[in-house]
Amino acid sequence: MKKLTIKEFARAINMSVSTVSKALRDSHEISSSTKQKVVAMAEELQYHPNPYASSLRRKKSKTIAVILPEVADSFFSLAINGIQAVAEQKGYHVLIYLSHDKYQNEKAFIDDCGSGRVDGVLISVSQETVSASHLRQLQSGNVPVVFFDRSLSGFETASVETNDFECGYIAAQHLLQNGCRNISMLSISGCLSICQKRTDGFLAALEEAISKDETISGSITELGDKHEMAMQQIADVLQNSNSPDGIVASAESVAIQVYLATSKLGVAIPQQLKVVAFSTLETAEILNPSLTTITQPAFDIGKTAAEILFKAIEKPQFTLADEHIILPSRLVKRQSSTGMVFAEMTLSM
Amino acid sequence: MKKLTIKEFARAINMSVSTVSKALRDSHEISSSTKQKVVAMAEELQYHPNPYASSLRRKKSKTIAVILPEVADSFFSLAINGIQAVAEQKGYHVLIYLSHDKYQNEKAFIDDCGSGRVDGVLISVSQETVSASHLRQLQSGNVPVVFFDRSLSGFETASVETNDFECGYIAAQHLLQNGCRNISMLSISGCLSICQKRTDGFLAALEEAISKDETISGSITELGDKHEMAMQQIADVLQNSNSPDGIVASAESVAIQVYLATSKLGVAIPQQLKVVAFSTLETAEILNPSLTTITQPAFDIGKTAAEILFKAIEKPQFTLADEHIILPSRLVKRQSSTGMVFAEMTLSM
DNA sequence: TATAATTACGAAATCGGTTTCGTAATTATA
DNA sequence: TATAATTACGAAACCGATTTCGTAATTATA
Repeated sequence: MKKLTIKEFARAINMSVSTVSKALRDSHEISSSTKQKVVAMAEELQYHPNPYASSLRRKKSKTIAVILPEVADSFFSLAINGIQAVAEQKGYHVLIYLSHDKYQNEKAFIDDCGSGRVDGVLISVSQETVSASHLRQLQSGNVPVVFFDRSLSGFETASVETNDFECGYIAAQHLLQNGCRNISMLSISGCLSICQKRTDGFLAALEEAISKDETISGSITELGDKHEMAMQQIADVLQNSNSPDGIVASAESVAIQVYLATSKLGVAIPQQLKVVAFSTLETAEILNPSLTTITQPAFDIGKTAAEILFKAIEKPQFTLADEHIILPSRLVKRQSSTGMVFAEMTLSM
Repeated sequence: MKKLTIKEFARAINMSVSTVSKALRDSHEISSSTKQKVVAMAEELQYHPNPYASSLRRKKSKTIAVILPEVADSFFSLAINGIQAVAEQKGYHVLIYLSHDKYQNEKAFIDDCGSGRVDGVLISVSQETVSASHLRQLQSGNVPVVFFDRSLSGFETASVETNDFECGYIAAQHLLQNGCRNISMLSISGCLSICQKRTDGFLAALEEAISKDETISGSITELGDKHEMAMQQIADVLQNSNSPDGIVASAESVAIQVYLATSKLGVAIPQQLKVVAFSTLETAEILNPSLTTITQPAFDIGKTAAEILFKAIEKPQFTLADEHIILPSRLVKRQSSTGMVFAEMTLSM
């Protein structure tokens, strides 16, 4: 079966091209009886309007772009689900671009998005991104942009994030309350706003604690991009002469590496080292030992960001810069930081 | 800055529209000096050709669709990475659709893909999908389709899968070799070809074992769609009068549920129950206890499927039906099935 | 009943590129 | 030097829909 154009289809059902087009778009100019006929015949003859011809004429693509660093991370997987749920309900299509945390990739995608390919962009910026010039370009082309999770200061648009500072604070405080005296933050990159905030929160709690008890100490380590390098850095921290008795892992990948490192080095969690991780890992509960997490509302972050984006798409005068949503994460206490071994766990070991 | 059309841009640089178009597409009709000028000015004036006008005329969308059940699963996350890597290198865009394992969703996406929106489709079919009529429609519209991971019998096109039958066999055999006498397969859906094959392999190993030793037994349970229902079914299996001493979990989600259930019920892995799971879980190594997995080459499955799809897109006479790639999974033995507790693990506990 | 307003539809312009085809200028061949 | 071939570019048709605008038929108002 060859593809039908509107012209061929109109001829086949003995109507004019414009009547068909209007009928399918539910125009008030067409009587309902004619509409029904057209819709029925379109179904029967399998006529699907060419979306690009339509996009060209209407200057709407019914498509949004999602630009994010990776999709391997469970956070981003969940966020995509949230975005997709909203897009699907709105009848929009979703293009996915992975920057792999490289600015050049991100810029190339953004530039392409300025061509009219998409009606809006959701972005979680790469680790390398410091300037917002590529985004400004988009904005001046009237393509709305919404940040989710990782935003960029110095660029005014909507953002949906979690309470990173507060959570950094809570994580540190939690470790201290559970008896840690020397806590360390393992962060993935200083450039990222979220890591900076988490670190700032961590520091705030640490300083507060030190002001009350001078025997408490702490440190911050920024891990390299490369997997092996990060692994080595973690090992160094753990084997240091004043190695920490508590660690805050600023990302899921860091937490996994810490677990692997402690296992290799024979450091016992939680006896020798307590761990809290920023993570949405589904398996946190069943890790060895179960992992205390700061769990982000990943799905809702994606969903909310998409909802805001659609508001801007549907109402061009909508001022994105006013929307700054904070969806709180929550601390889920488990064995890795509390040392508590639950009854049923004991039985099973 | 308003969006530039090719007409405006051509006038601005004092050339004809066709010269500009040809220059940007690197036509042999245009001298290299003119090309350079045009490209430089396009960069300077930020002229981006409208992709939809181009698609309309050229009848190419430079876009592929990926239709899959979920992206929460780590298998699909990795597969998307593989697909994206190939697409990006080819200069293609990737539309993602999540069927949530519902046939109706899948069909709606596929129907839309037949409109010329995409040049090709990669699909991992939903659990509910039994008929291939929606795919046939696509095929007759000359949109190439490639299955990855989950395929559909009765529809002739390329597929990239893993050795499911063999792995089902290996998983069962591994449990038996490690002393299990009553093994159970927990499968997510009988309709799925991959689960069927895994189950068939499991059965083959089981029957072979029984023929040598009649005291060996086994069973198969098909879990419901709903999370709570599956959880209850797993609990039932574990509390049954002749509950198994070995379990093969046919999917990542099942493995997680088994771990949670055993923890609740106080069943000790691996002492009372040995577990093998089909999974690409990054955290398998650090679970409590570490999980023996049949690990699929998820990234490569996505990558290979995309490569085959592009062959068909670039060469329409390419016969997809001849391509049936099997990328083997491998058994990664860990504590959950062997009972071995490694030295460093002991230290850390 | 005559006129105005409304309804239902069709012809043609349009969206922004690409491509065919024609032509002037240049280079190669006889 | 005359003719053929090649090169470099421009005018206009075209892709397949949408939308404006015009018109005939119908209904409402005076």
